[in-house]
Amino acid sequence: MKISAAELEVLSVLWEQPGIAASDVHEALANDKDWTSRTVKTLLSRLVEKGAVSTQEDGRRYLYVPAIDEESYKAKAAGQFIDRVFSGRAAPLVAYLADSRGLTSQDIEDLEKLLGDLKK
Amino acid sequence: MKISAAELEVLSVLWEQPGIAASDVHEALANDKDWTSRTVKTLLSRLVEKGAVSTQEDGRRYLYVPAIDEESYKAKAAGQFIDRVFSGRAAPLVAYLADSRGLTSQDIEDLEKLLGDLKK
DNA sequence: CGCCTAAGACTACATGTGTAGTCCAATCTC
DNA sequence: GAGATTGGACTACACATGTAGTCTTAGGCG
Repeated sequence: MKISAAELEVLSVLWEQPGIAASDVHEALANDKDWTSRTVKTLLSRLVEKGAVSTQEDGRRYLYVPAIDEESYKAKAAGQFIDRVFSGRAAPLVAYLADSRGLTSQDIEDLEKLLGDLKK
Repeated sequence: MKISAAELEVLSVLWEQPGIAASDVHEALANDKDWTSRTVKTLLSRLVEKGAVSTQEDGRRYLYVPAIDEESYKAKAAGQFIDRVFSGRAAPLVAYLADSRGLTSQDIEDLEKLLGDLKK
C-alpha cells in the first residue's frame, strides 16, 4: 500500500473531511496545489485502486472516504522513513531536526511531555 | 537532488567507506541486497549524474566518493518528510514512533539529553 | 601474446508517478 | 428539450526507479 506524495495530499484532505466529492477535494487543495480537477480525480482513482480510499455512491457521483487510518498510516510511514534514512534509530532523527530547522518551543514542550509519559 | 531509496543504500555505503570501488560497494551490500554488480554500478552512475557522488580515477576504474554531506542530506530529508507527512510538526512524529514501534530506552535517554541541550 | 575478465558506457524495459486529455452519460440551464 | 457542464472511466505521456543486459576496452593469467 504505497502512497505517493501527490496521493498523500489528497488523502490528507479526506482525513480532514471524510465523505466529500472530487470537486470538493479539488477545491480544498486549490490554495496549495495548482492541480486541475482531472489531476485530482486521477489521484483519487489511484487511491481507490490502491485500497486507500473507498467510495460511496451519491447519485451520479462518489463521495470519497479514507479506507486507511491516519494514525496507523503515519506511524508506519514514520517507521519506514526512519529505517530507510536513519537505520531505525529515532533519536538521531530528532537531533537532525533540531539542528537543521530548529524545533519550536512548542515542539520541545510536547516532546518533554511525551518523554515524561514514556518513562512510566 | 532527489535520491531514491536504492540509491540511498549505495550512498550510505560510501558515507561509511568513502573512496571505494564499485565492486567493493557491491560486496558491502551483499548481505542486505541481492543486487548484481551491474545494478550497483547503475546506481552509482545515477548518483554521479545527480552530483551526489564524485569519482576519482584509479587506473582503469573509479573510486567513488560522496559529494554531498551525510549530515545535511539527512537533515534535509527529515525536514521534507516531516513536511510531507506531518505538516511540519516534529513532535507528532515522535509520538507516532513511540506508539508504533516503541522507542528504545536508549532512544529515550538520547532524546532527553537532546532536549536538555536544546533548552539552553 | 591471445583470451578471459572486469570496468565503465550505453541500452533496456516494466512499473510508478505527476499531470493531464478524451469519451460518454447524466444533469442543469435556458 | 437541446446544448453546456460535470462526473467517472479510460487513455496518454514523459520522467523516475528498480533491476538488469550488451558493448567495448584494458589488463591479468597462463
